[in-house]
Amino acid sequence: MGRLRKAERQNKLRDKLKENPFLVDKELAEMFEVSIQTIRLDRMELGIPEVRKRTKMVAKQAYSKVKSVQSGEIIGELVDIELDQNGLSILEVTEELCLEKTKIMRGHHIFAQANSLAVAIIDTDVALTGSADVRYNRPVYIGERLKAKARVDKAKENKFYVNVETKASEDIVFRGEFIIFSVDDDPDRKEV
Amino acid sequence: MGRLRKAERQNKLRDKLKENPFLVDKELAEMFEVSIQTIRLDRMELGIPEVRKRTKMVAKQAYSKVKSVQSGEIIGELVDIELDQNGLSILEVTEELCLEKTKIMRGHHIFAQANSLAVAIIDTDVALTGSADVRYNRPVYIGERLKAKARVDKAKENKFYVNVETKASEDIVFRGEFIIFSVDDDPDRKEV
DNA sequence: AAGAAAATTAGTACCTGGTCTTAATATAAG
DNA sequence: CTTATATTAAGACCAGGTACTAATTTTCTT
Repeated sequence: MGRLRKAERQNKLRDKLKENPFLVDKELAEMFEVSIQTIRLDRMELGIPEVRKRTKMVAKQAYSKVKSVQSGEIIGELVDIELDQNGLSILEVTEELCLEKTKIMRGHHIFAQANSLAVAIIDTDVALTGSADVRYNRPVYIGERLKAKARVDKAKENKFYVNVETKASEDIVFRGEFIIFSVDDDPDRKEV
Repeated sequence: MGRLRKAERQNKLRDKLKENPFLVDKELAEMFEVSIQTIRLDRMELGIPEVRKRTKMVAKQAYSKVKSVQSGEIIGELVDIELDQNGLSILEVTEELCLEKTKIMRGHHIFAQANSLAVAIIDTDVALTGSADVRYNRPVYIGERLKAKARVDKAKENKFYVNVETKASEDIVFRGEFIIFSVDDDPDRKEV
């Protein structure tokens, strides 16, 4: 890597750790061809904690993020629900939901919040999306707070027509009509 | 918690750590009212690593997951593209894209692949989804491989009509009509 | 109840990846 | 050359363990 002077090394150090927070001081020292103590001084000056704390931060953050953002059953936070009738979900627009360049939220995340809410309000073991018809009215930016309101308009056998309206402040930014199918494989539950 | 016998304690230990992998042996010892050595023996028998390794596993897993599933610019792998004309994207259906229970892929991920492909083929700095009309034809299961094909049907000024068809093996599982707007850093763009 | 087996607890040496502190050396700037 | 800045070194200490040995307690069996 060739030896760098302090300021430049510290910048690269910050970048390296952002890219890979699991590097230990020894590895960093070898990368930058300086002593381990220099790396520690650099971390101190930059306010970067040790590898175990960094790892823990990533883990904790990701743990809750993974839960709430993607692999949890709901995208966003379910704040109110009346099964088979309506529901409300709130989602903070964070950086990772946006296009890097413009800080505009990516459309499929807005869709995901609405879709998972539409699925969640159906009182059944398994609900699948059959179709969706959606409109995006204006871009949503990082830092905004999306309130998605879902309402079941019509239910016919295992077919639910769910309307979702998503607002940022007072603007309607998104509207969707979902058709959700309930697939109930629990024989003890009353057939709908 | 009241003292339990071995087998039961080990089960609860496993559950506790699944729920919260950040607990250290000392905390566990207090919870179960046994000595720290007992906890360590239990972990050994259950093949559960120490807290730092657990933390690291959570961090690494979540780190790559967050990267690949949500924050990358494209959902799926772009294998072919002709700007403003058509494109092909491939996505492996992995566990984290599915409902835990049924191993059926969640609808918004199918949407995300199609939507991000539709956006990607538009040759502009920023492309935003204006609307979408989509149909899901059959459930997609873990292990399948989704091929999404997008085609620009019509383009009018900054408005692109993009058709996406997603197949698993030879079945069409999803179809969508997207209207995408290109936004070429126009300072006159109406304020929001 | 006695004896064996299983489970639990105790204690010690050692490990990684640090922190915190003091001090010596190297390099650059005035 | 001298001072200031940067770098390296060295040592004591810490958390949260592993690995191992050994003692003690509880439980089961005969």
